[in-house]
Amino acid sequence: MNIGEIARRAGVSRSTVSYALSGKRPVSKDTRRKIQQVVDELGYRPSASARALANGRTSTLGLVFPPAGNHYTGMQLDFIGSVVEAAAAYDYDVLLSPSGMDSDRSFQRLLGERRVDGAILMEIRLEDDRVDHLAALDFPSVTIGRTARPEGGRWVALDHTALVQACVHHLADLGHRRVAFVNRPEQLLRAGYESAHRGLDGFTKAAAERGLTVRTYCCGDDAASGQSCVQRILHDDPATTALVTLNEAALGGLYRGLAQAGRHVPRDFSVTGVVAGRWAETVTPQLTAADVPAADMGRLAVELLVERLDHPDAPPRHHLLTPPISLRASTGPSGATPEADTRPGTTP
Amino acid sequence: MNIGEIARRAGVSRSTVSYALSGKRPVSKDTRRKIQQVVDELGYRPSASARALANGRTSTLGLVFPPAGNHYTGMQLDFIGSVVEAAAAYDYDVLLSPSGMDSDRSFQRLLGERRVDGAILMEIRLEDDRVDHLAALDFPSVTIGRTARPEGGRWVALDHTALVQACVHHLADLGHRRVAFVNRPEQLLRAGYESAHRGLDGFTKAAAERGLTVRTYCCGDDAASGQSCVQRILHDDPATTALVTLNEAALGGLYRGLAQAGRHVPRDFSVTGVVAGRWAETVTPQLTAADVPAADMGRLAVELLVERLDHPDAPPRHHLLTPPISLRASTGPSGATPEADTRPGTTP
DNA sequence: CTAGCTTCCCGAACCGGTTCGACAAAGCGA
DNA sequence: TCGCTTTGTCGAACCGGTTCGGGAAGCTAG
Repeated sequence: MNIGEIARRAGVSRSTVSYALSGKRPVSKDTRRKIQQVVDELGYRPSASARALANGRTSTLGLVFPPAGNHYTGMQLDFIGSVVEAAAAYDYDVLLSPSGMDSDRSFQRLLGERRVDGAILMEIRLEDDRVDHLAALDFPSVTIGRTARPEGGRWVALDHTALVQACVHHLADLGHRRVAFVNRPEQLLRAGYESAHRGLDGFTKAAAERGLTVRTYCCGDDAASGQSCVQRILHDDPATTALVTLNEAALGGLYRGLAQAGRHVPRDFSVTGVVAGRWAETVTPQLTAADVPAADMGRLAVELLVERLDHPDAPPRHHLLTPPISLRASTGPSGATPEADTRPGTTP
Repeated sequence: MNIGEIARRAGVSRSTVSYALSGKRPVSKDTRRKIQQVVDELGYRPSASARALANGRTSTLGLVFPPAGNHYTGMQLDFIGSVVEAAAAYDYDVLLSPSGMDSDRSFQRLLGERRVDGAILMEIRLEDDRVDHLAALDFPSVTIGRTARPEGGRWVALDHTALVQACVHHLADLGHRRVAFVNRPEQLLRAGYESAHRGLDGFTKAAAERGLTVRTYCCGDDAASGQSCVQRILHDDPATTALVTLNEAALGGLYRGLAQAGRHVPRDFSVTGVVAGRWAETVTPQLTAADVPAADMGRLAVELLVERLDHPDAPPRHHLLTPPISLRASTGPSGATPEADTRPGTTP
């Protein structure tokens, strides 16, 4: 079922079959019809490997995602799904690459062995040697998140600073004066993960602006860590009345910790943060949060990468997203007043 | 940076370089060292496309997963992660393929264009034309879940029938007499999805054995659907005291619906089902459930597939998993008794 | 009738590896 | 010293496509 077989059965040369199928040179109506007939009859499809070898493009995008050691969050799942879908629309496949401890090995596979035409990097750091490496090679890539110096790169990122600031302002507007920040795990913060750092920056900045009394915490990516984190918070300052979190995976644990401490959300304690919308709605009360548009981000990332592949000279673009805070049911005015039960407003 | 370049710089022929690197024929110590030196110096890595073309193997596995339309569940995410990791251990990459409405198109890409050496299929149905198709072609594949006639196939599956039965027995043992079943969406049930069908079978069978009064429901894969599903349950039979669910994504909504109806879990109402452990622990109270070992399943699936690829004649194997129910905090004796608050037991 | 242009197709080279058969040099026993 | 095996390397063919240059046939214009 190779191109030679088709050529023979159609009584033409291999090159004619190739041109007939690709349309890169005109082929007479009759010949084309004959070839198409044989192709349909045998269900012939050109081999991806052979084509990739011949024209130097694999029609595959690499998606470099964090290793399973870090628990995955729902946001990442939505993201992966939308990347695959968007890539399919442009006729690209998606190759998954774990960027584990041994990030070199998988990088070598993707780039060294030329398995992909371009790559999308998730979970990047402010100083990210992978990004530098790709830039040095001029290898087509898009990052989800931005490094400390994102100029000249292609990326789509959340403005974590602004989002967390907005969360803090929202709480301050409701009268909260003692607020905690629940960050990603300490290990990630120390490693320089972008969201953890910029989120923290936004938090301290906004807290200073509003003159709030604050404490910041790192928290493992799971429910148990969230639960114990709340214990720490209430132990350190029992007068705390609200928290802001970036830690989607710990959210359930945070709620449990509060319930266990006898704090009712939102009457006694307000919770908000940056979380994918679909997951913000699974907890009770539903979380007032800046909804991470994971699906949009995946789609945009693919668009940027395809643009780079099709037009290597196009100037790099990027998208800095600042989704609004969706008011749901997890925040309320500080201090238990009778009005605490009337919600300030809700978006459907 | 191709093999010819290496050969020239090392002063040998291309074939010698190939043999030196693959070790498929002996090469003298000196020559090997010289070649290795040049390779290291230039950072040479053989092209995956060329190699794939030459030896007919792509070193890539296809992972056919459900389209984003159906919301992803946490279980699927863990699964994808473990597949990628296990595949890497065997030196395989993983190519994602959405099996959307247009399942033919992506199938054609994977098989027709020979992009992958084998495939893992998720979310299969009792009568699944994709499985039949692959079997007819004798294409190496492993399914997650089993069709109505799984003999002779390679698969790793949960024994949904037994798991749901165990859940029902657990509830019956606690004295519950009126129990509801919350299934996956109706659309999936009608399409013949395996888990939905076998789970339902197990439920009705066990309910009959214990003489329970039951009702079964289909429920969308999101929190809002879960919430309204509980409303339907309590409307249809307000005396219902427990439910069993397969629907991980609706879990948060189920809890919310119960809270809203004033039923306290587990004092007034017990909840259990089949859910990945990590997600069972994010809700409060933590869910007593048969923990889906998603990561193990991914690893096992890869093992089966690699075994098939390495030994085409090996007899097909499979794994039918029946994880035990982890007792957590969401089930309790029926009827509000003082002892309702003392938990029957907990596994760490 | 022939020069000049299209139109349509063919053959050959190439992409970058793998693999097979052959052959020269070296080793060894008779 | 001759014949035989062993060891190490090479050249060529092949995998299945794409692409380029060129040539035959058909048509038009001079």
